[in-house]
Amino acid sequence: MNLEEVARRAGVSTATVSRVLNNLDVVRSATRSKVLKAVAELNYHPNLHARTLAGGKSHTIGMIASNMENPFFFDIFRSLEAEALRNGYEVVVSNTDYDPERLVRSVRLMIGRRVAGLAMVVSEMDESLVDELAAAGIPCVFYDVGAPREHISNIRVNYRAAIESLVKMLHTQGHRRFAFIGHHSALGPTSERERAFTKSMVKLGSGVEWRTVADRDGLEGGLQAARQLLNSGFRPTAIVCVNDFTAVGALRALREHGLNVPGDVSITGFDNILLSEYCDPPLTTADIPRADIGRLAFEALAPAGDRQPAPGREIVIEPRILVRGSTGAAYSRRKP
Amino acid sequence: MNLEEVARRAGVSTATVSRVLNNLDVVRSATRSKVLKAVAELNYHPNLHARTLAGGKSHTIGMIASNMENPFFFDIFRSLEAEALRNGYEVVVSNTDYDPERLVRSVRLMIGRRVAGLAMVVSEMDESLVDELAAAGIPCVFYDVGAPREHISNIRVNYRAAIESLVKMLHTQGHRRFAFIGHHSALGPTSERERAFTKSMVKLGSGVEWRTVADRDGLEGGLQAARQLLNSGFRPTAIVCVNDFTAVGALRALREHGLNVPGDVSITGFDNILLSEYCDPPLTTADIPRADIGRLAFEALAPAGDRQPAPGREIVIEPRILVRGSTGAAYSRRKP
DNA sequence: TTGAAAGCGCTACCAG
DNA sequence: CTGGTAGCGCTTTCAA
Repeated sequence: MNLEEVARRAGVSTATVSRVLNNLDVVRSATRSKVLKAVAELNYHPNLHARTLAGGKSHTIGMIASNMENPFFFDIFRSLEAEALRNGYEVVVSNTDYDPERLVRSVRLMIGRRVAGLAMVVSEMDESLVDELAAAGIPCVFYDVGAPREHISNIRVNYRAAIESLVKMLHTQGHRRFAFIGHHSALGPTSERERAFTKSMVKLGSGVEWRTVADRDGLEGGLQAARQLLNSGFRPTAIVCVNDFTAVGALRALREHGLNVPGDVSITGFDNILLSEYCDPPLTTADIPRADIGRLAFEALAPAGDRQPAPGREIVIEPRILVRGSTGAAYSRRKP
Repeated sequence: MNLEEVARRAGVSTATVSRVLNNLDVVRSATRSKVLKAVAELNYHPNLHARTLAGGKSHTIGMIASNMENPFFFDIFRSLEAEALRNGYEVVVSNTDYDPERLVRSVRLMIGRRVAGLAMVVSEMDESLVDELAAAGIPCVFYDVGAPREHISNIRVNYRAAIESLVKMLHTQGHRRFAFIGHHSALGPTSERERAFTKSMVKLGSGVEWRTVADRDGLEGGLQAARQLLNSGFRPTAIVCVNDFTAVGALRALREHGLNVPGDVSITGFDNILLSEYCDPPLTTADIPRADIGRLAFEALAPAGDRQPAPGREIVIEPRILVRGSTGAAYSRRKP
C-alpha cells in the first residue's frame, strides 16, 4: 500500500496525494476530498521511513536515559514528550541501565535514526561518544553530565548548594554522625552529589563522623547499601541519599533493623519524585523541577518557531529543599 | 555522509560496503578491512530509514502501554526489550495514559513505522483500531484486552481465580466489610478485576457488605479513591485494590485516617511490582510473571528461528497469591 | 492547481 | 568475490 495506489484510486498524481497528506494548502478542495476519500478507503498509512528519507528531516527527538525505572527519568521523558508533541515531534527513548555498552548502542541507534535532536539524561558519558555525536551534526542537550562544548547545551543542577542546605539543616538539628548512600556510576551527578556531601562533611570539621556507601540505583540498591551500612556497625543518625528512589529502599533496611524514622535516624532523598510523598514517613528532599527540564531540553534542541536550535547554552537549576517527616532532631525518639 | 562516500573512500562499490555492513560473509577479508577503515575514518552511521525502506523489513517491535509510569508496564517493556534485543530487534514504546485519542495516534504511528510486530499492553481498545491493524498486516499481541481474532494472539491473566482466592482468604480471616479500589478504564483488566470482585462478593452472600470506588491508575488515584471511600462513612476492614501501584496510594490515605494496616484494615494489591515489597507494610498481592509475558509477547510476534509469527494463540496466565504483611485477621489491632 | 520526474540512502538481484 | 543498477515510498523542484 503506497502513495501510488492512493493516487491511482483518486485519479491524481502522487505529488498531489503527498501535498494533501502534508496539508499544503495549494490543493483544490475538491481534489483534496477525492484524495482523502481514497486514503480512507484504502486504509492508507504513509511510510514514515520513506517520508523521513525523502524529506531529509526526521521529526523525532531522541532521549537516552540511564534508568527509566527511576520515576525521575520518566518524569523528564514525560515533559519532554509533551513539549515535543506540541511542536509536531515524536520522541523515542532508549534506556541504558547505566551500562556503557548500551549507551554506545543507544547513541549509534539515535544517529542511525537521524533524530532531529538528542537529550542525554545519563550519568555515564564517554568523550569519544560526544565526538561521534558532534560529527554526526545532531543537536544535543546534556543533563547533568558535563560536555562543555561549542553548540552543545547543558542543563545542570546545583547539587552542591542543595546538599549543603540539607546537611546544614541536619547538623543544626543536632546530627553528628552522617552517612551518604550513593549509587555506582562512573561520573556525573552521583559523584557530584557525593563530592558535595563529602565537602560539606569536611566543612563541618572534626565534630562529625561520616562514611559513604553505594550500590545500584533504585529500590534494591538503596536497600542493599543501607544494609551494608548498618551491618558495618557504624550508626549514623542522619542518612543523605543520592535520590528519593534509593532512599525508599533504604527506608526498608531501617525498618528491618527496627530503627524509627526520624526518631532514631533522619533520612533525606533528592529529586522529589511523587513516591517521596507516599512512603512512610514522607521524605525530606530537594525538588528538581522535571517539568522545566523537559521543556528546556526541547527548546535547546528544536526551539519553537523554527529558530535554529539554541547554541550551546548552560542552564543551571537551583533545587528547592522540602522538609517533610523523614528528618528531625537527633535522638528525638518518642518512647512508645 | 552516505554509502557512496564510504565506497569511494574505500575504493569499492556501494554494494560491497553494504555487504560488509550487513556481515554477508562473502566479502574478502582484505576488502572488508578497507571498508571498515573507511567507515571508521568517516564516522559513518548507516541511515536506518533508508535501510528499512530498501530492505522492506523493519526490525523494530512496537509496544503501546496505557501507563508507563506504573512499574508493571515498565517491567513488561523491559522483558520484551531484552528478548527483542537478543533477537536483533529494537523496541520502541508509546504511552497512552489511558487516553483513547493517544491510543489512536500511537497505533497510527506504529503502522507508519511499519513495525515488525506490535504488543498492545493497554486497557482501552477500539474495535476499529484492531481492524486498522489487521488491515495493515502487522502481527499483534494483545495483553489483557480481548481481541479474539484470527492471527491475533492474546495473553490474558486469570484475574477471576486470583481475586477469588484473595477474597476467600480475607473472608476466612473474618472480614465481612469489603471495598474494591479500581481505576477508570473503559474495558479490559480493570473491569474484569472489578467484575471478579463483585462476583466474589455476591457469592459470599448476605453476610457481607461491600462497595467499589475508582479513580485514576497510580499513586494519586489510589490515594484519592481511598479518601473518597473513607470519607463516605463506610468502614471496610478489607480493601482489595486493582493493582499494587494503586494500593500504595491507598496506604497513604489509611495512614492519614490513623488506620493501622493490617490491624484496622487489611489491603491487597495485584501484580507484585517491586514496590509492593518496599512499602510498609509490604503488600499481600498476586504475582503476575511480567518476565514471562514479555517473552511470550515477543514470541507471538517474531518467533526466534525465523518461523512465522505464531498464529493467533490464546495464552492464559495464572497469578500466584503472595501473602505478606498488609493482610491479617479482622479486628486484630494490637493495642499500643 | 496539478503532474512528471529526480532524487533521499540503502538493499538485493543479476552479471561477470 | 565484486560491481552495476533497479527499486523501496515519499518529497520536492520544475513545468505546464
